[in-house]
Amino acid sequence: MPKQEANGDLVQGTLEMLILKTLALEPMHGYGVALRIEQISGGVFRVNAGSLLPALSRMERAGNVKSEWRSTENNRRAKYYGLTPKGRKALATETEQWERRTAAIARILEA
Amino acid sequence: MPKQEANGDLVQGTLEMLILKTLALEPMHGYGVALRIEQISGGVFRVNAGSLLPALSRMERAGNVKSEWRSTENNRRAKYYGLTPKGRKALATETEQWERRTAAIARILEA
DNA sequence: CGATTCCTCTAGATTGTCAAGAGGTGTCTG
DNA sequence: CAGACACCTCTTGACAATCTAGAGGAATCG
Repeated sequence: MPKQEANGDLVQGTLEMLILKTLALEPMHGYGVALRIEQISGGVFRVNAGSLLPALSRMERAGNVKSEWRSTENNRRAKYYGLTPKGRKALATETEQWERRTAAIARILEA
Repeated sequence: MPKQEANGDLVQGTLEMLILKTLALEPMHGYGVALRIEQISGGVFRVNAGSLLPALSRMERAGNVKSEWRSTENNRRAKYYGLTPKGRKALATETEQWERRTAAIARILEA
């Protein structure tokens, strides 16, 4: 199967927002975030580890999330990420911007 | 002025779709497209010539638009761009994908 | 034991957009 | 008439986010 037609590429610039939102529900490890997003999006987005992990690093460097090694229900070591207060604010800001922008795009698309 | 807070950056990957839509209304020159988009978006998007022109070139190479030098109402020479049938299809496809993706994002954001 | 699932992590390439600026041509104004 | 301004195209270089394509390790299951 050489790359499905409607592939699951995400809209550029939304990954961090989606991660923030996912982590706002509850702290999780990276792999879990990926699964969540894929699930909730109905399979539209398939988040790649090669996108996810760098994003999480960025976000940690920026102080929006904090991480901690813990062990899974399955007895495995995994890095759990959680939102910081700053991350919560960032989520609000980014969501708001997203709404503004998509509204503007919708306006153009309906013209 | 070191870059305004809520700047007019567009969502990555949407420029071509917006251009296609704008040209679907009527053929225009590049500058006109930029003005239109800025107007209709309520000033949210400020399209940069350095983004617009390369995009139009790409699209012409791809066969989605065709161009022609004509003169403006103001007696100036300008390159007028119009949609090809292929461009019309591309607009439909991209719009549909956009809807799918934003719907998926909305689903996550509401979770 | 070997295969599979879970989970993290990195390197390299690609791509779309941006900032900045050059240049050219009509039109208005002092 | 000179200079400023508005219109319009086009190029260059840099950058940031994502993707592909891996490697590697540890628990579990047949």
